[in-house]
Amino acid sequence: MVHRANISQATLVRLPGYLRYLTDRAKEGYEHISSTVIAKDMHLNPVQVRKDLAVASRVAGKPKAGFSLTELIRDIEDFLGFHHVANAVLMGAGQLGSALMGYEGFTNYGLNIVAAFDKNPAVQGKKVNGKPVLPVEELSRVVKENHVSIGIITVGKEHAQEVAETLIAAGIRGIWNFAPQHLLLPAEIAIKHEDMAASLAILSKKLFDLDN
Amino acid sequence: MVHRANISQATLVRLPGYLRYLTDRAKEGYEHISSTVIAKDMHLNPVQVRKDLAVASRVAGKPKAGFSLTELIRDIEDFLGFHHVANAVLMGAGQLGSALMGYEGFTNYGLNIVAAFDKNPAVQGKKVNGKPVLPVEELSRVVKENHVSIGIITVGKEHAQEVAETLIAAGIRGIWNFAPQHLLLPAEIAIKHEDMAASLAILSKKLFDLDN
DNA sequence: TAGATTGTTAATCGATTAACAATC
DNA sequence: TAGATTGTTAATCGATTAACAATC
Repeated sequence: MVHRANISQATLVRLPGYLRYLTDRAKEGYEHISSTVIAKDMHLNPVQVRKDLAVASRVAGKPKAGFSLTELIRDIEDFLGFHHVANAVLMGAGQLGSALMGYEGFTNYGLNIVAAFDKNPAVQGKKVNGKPVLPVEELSRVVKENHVSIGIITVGKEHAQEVAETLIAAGIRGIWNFAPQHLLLPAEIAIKHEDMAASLAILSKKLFDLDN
Repeated sequence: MVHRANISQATLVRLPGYLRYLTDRAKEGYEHISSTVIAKDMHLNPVQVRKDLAVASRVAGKPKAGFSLTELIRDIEDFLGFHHVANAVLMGAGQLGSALMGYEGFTNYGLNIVAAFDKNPAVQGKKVNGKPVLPVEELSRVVKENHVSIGIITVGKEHAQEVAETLIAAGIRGIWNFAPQHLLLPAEIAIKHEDMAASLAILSKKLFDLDN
């Protein structure tokens, strides 16, 4: 979870990218890195890199040497809340839902999927990728007992709105929607649409720009 | 595929959102909609809505009535290239890869996954969600024969860089990376990282902002 | 007609980039 | 020392929002 307020969305979105890049360099055995090198490898502006890093870390870079990799990685992980676990439930234990239950990134990101919920009795009571699959009747109890703040929606698009309302009724305050479906929700609910169409549009534009 | 050049990334990312919302309203039987209503439901500024729509469509809104839903939907779909199919290959027919092969959104978005590639002989030659799974040896041939421009990476992060290089060697020019791994690539390759960590950070910030 | 809504121009806001003195 | 690199201030760029005449 993010703990400081004064951060632009643009910077926030870039931080996980720095983290992956820096982790890579640390694995290769480097101990320091300069903003100019980061900028070149990530196709960014070096001043932007320094400003972004300064938002997440108070560690000073050393002229000539650059920044300490381990300190930088630690501070960005702290800033992004990777060391502070948040609980989530997942709605819809289909193919995409099952894949997310086993997604190797989430544990690193501080996201813990407590349980999945599915209306199919054949999977209820079973475990998928180590996560229990339960009937929706148990949602409210699980949310309360585990202080779950995030609901992940991986049902078919025709059920997404209904499932979102069920989540809100159960006490969820943040929704991560993987269904290709617009959700009409009250303003006090945080919503992030995992937008495959938008991602594809961005990739297409990059391809187009390379040709023109 | 996107066909016009002068568009900001901010607008581009919002367009698929409009599309989902407008499609919903059309399904409900509406024929016209005003930018003020769109703005309210999507938590945006009405002027921004009008400017965004004007980028994708030349259809004029009518004072008092608003915009024609069917015309708007048609134009945005055209603009985003949903009617112009692009071919892709998918690397790694594991859980996430299999889920993407069956993702209901892609066909609507104009993305056609031609085939998947996996090193596991047990799945080679089989079909997953209707898509053939092949050995990597056939990648170059498939890319050339089908004019494939996009490669989707759903292998484990430790193989992502290597797979990206294989894709580039086969002639791919755009990469959609679902592995939580930084890729070091030449500038002439278009890359879109599907960044779960960034999405989670955005959702966390929204939750945080609601509390403060 | 009266009023809601559009499209556009101007003003504001915020993010990126350039310039540069400080420093290891 | 000389030079690469940092952190910060100022300038630029672009996106968002406000204001408002035109119009159905």
